[in-house]
Amino acid sequence: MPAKTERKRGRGADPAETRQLLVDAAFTSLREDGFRGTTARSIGDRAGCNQAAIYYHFGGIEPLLLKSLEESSQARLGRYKATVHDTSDLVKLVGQLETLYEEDRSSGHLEVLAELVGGVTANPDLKAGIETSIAPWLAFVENKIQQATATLPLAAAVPASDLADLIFSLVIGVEMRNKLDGRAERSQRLFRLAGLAAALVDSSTK
Amino acid sequence: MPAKTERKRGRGADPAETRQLLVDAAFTSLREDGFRGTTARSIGDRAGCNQAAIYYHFGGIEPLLLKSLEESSQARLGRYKATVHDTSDLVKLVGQLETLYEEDRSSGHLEVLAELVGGVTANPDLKAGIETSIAPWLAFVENKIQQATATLPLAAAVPASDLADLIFSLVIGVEMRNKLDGRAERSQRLFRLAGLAAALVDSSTK
Amino acid sequence: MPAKTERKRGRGADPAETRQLLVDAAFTSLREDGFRGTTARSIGDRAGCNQAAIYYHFGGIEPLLLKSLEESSQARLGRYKATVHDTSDLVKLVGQLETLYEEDRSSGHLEVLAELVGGVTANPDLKAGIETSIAPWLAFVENKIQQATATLPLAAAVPASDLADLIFSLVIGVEMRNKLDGRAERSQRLFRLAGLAAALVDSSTK
Amino acid sequence: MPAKTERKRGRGADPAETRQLLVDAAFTSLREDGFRGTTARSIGDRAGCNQAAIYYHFGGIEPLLLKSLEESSQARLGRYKATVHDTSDLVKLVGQLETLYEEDRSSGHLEVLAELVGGVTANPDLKAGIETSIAPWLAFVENKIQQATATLPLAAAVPASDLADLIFSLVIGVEMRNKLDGRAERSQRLFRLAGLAAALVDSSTK
DNA sequence: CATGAATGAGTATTCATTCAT
DNA sequence: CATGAATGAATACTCATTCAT
Repeated sequence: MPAKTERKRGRGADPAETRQLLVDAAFTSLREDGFRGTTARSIGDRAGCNQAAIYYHFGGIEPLLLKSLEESSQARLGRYKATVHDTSDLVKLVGQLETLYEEDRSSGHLEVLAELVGGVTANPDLKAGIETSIAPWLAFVENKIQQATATLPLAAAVPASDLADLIFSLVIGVEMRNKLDGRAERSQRLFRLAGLAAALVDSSTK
Repeated sequence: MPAKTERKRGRGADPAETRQLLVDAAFTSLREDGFRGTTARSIGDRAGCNQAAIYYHFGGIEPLLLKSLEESSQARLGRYKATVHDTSDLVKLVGQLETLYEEDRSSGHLEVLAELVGGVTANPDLKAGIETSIAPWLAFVENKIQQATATLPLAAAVPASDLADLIFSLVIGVEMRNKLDGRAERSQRLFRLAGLAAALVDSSTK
Repeated sequence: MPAKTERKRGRGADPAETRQLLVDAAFTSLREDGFRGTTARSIGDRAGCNQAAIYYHFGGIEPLLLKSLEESSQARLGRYKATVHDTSDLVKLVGQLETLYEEDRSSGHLEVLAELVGGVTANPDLKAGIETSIAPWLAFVENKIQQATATLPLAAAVPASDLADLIFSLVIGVEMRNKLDGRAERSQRLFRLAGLAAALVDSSTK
Repeated sequence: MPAKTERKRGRGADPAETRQLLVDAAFTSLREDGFRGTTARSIGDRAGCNQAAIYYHFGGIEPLLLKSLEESSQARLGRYKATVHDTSDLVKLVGQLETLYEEDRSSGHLEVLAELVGGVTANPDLKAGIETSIAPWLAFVENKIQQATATLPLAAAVPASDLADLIFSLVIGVEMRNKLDGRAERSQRLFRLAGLAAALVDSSTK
């Protein structure tokens, strides 16, 4: 049925604001309605503007979705970069990461990421865009690992890039499984394991 | 356009065969056409029978999909149980697992699993059925871990169930990422890491 | 999904019994599931036999439905013929009719009739069969009217057939409206009106 | 095969016109194709626009059907209100009503009403909407009865609302029976009866 | 006598996308 | 700059009906 959606934004609106509204709407819709429920209409409605605006501003639904992931991804990465200081104290590092990770969860970033990763199933075109959002993360994690393990003897045998890849895969996997069984406390149990491992490595070094 | 429409099966066919044909068609379609491309039509065409047969025999698409996962899951688990012998030699164990894992990949089991896990995004009703197929796996892995770590000092601090959960999440995550970037050699690199870790633990024990 | 339906009747069953089972099942299904819900499957399930039996025994769904109406119709008409005695006491007559009418309602006969009359909307082929079941009723009512009004002066001006037609149309209309608003007490109010009219005519005669 | 597919309407069309076209198409389809034949396709084809327009403008088939009934209902009621003047001359009143009633029939209003009433059998959701269209009619008839019988002695004993209800049920019943046996002259015979009754009551009053 | 299995045709509905304004 | 209106294509599912046994 036409035009029942609250109040529309009208013609003289600020285009930049409209774009931002759409990006936010896409994020919220992914988070609350899931990938399936995120349709042109659901986004338009949430943004308070017409479905066609999506095409006008972003050229389609898929680019908008990816834009919303990218924005969230950059914001989160910014937080990580600001918070995680160089350290060779692995136990401390794990502690910092756990805090940040909880932020990721509560901000919805991880939910949205998982929703889009799952969405590849329905729309393979999302692949490239997701990879683009992921790449800086891998670089960041790899870099941190290099710093943290620089002094460790096994650093040579264990490529930081492989470790980063493993960690990132684990994050994705955990999030997908959370979606399956709703057991979000999984991450806490895993961080406890990580803490143990860190303590082990640390002690073996000193 | 994944249609084939080769030959129809006709009325006097063996129903058990029809069921199997449908299960196989669902599996193949998930693997080759992806979750999105797996429609009533794609399955019917691949099975060489009418779409309505899906509803007659399974009551709907979703139950058929889950049946096809379950069948594959059981077959694979059978292989694992037959192959992985009790051992406290972790390095050997990792070696055995790598072989089996490669089988998983080439059999399509992991692809299909990932496709369905991703599909939860589009159809949350799949959750329960996927969990059902997953449960025996978790039990199996947990059991193996207990046996393998029985003599290790840290076994007390590290719950086998958490470790199993971690491993399984990692498998899912790796598979999702493979789907994203197509870098299937990821698992080999990860098994190398696992081999190193195993060697480390083993040596620290003796 | 195939063959989950309680227990089937098997091959050596008495055909006459099967027929009756089907007729009863059709009646019950019309009454409880409505015309829409009365499918080959719903009937077969209720009768405890295969859908195909409908075609084997009756040649299709529609003939079976009509058979079930006819059976109910004849049974009811029998009751009417046995109960309504010749009388020129209109008030008494109305009283007798009200009792019988309530039987019609509680037996489900009127519900099923209304359901089929409505069903003409979906399947015009039902028309003829319904008419066939209705015809004896019209004859009966007309006959009773003739007897009851024989001595009345206006009998000549008012064709009994028209009155019968009117009464029957009213019965149908009341039943359709009951289905719309569920106000089944409508018939009681109407019988009160009929009682008043009867008293009026009676008194004007004496 | 009630398709027409003549010319499509295109994008720049007047939306109000489209809506009207759809309402009219629904009415015509109900009348000519019957409830069963009134599908999204039959309506879209008759309106010369895409089936999806039904969902865009009305949210579904059912609301459109009800809208088309409501529109026709209001138009007819307007005619009645403009034509039936207050009178205590029952004979004259019956005469006026007969004319209007014939209009109802030739306009298709009664056919469509009967088709939808029958359609409740297939789609119970129609109930509420039909009731809504019917309500003003009952009020109108009741009101007229009160005025026409104000001076009659039996007016006290006979609630106008019951009489209105009876009359309306009769109209529905007659229309359903017309659909069954196609004997549309039924209404004329009934109006003759009504005329006689009116004359009787009138004469008994003076 | 009866059935399990299979099918072809049809339906409502949803969605991403695109005009014309 | 933005939109309301419109559309084409696709999908899951249901049902009456019919074989082959």
